[in-house]
Amino acid sequence: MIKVSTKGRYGLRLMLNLASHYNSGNKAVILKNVAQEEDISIRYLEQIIIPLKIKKLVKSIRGAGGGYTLARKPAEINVCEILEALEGTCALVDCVEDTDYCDRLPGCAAYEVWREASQLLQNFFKKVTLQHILDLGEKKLQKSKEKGKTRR
Amino acid sequence: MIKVSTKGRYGLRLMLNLASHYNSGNKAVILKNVAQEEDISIRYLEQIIIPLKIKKLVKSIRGAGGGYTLARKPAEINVCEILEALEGTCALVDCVEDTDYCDRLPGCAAYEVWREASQLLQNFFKKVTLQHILDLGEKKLQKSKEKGKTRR
DNA sequence: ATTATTCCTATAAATTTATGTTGAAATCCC
DNA sequence: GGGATTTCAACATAAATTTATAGGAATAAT
Ligand code: FES
Ligand code: FES
Repeated sequence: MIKVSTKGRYGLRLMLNLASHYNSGNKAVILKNVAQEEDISIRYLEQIIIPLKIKKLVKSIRGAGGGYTLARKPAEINVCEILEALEGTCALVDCVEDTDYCDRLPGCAAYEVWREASQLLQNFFKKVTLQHILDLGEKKLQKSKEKGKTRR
Repeated sequence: MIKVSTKGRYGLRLMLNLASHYNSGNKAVILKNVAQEEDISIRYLEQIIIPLKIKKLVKSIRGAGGGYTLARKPAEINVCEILEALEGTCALVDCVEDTDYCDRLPGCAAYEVWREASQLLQNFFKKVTLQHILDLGEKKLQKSKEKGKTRR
């Protein structure tokens, strides 16, 4: 249980792809390229990007020469926003965000566990921005290069 | 994304139900009663309890007068164990536990985010035992009672 | 024997994941 | 300006997985 759905995983990778292009000129990126680079069906990406557009995390430009760009700087978009756009909330169980959802809430002890865990996760995801992840990736890449150099 | 599956939610409630009976005599509990008390289909509970039995978190006693009991004291079973029994791992994405799962791992920056988040969650769930949750529930119940008293 | 229970297998329903088809808007090029 | 092209947009459908129900066999108690 407690797996990030493919929507969430693909959504983050989509956003990271847009973010990397944002820093190098911010030209619109077409989904076809993202689909190729990330090896995800373009049709599925089209569905995933809709809620991201609605939540104003990306902007779309139609027609030839169009595509998608981040609506804000990578440093100003955090993972929590992305996940929330893709499913309305990033709580581990629905009763945490919607107190009417579960009628056994008053006596439910499990609720407290899910609530605390959700809080923990949410705080973490709020702190991590796309820029952080890009920097992390850069570092990771460099490290693996160095390792390659010293090996003989 | 990142919802606890029904298997996980029902599984924890099932275990909590067994735990509450464990402390009051540890007689075998029959699934029919759990199903009624928790309002979950008995057929579905039967399926959910199988992996819990395999992982030796519960013991079964067949035949009339049989049922299920916790295999250890509630204070010695934590939430992480339960979730792992129910789906093999409590990591947020499969690449975290199975490094062969995802062939884009070497360059994937998102991976680090999921890994850290998984670690965070796992550490939390490992610290929470069934006994902790029972105590929490007791406290919760008492609090709501007090509140009822002062209201007039 | 009869009853109560877990155990095993099959299948139905619902949801999530993925693909296909067509339409609409913007741009490019002549 | 206008047709061809490129791209997003919207809707429909298929495949896979998760969630839930059903029927009956095996086991033990009375
Ligand atoms: S699971 Fe909803 S309140 Fe317990
Ligand atoms: S999601 Fe598997 S390694 Fe990035």
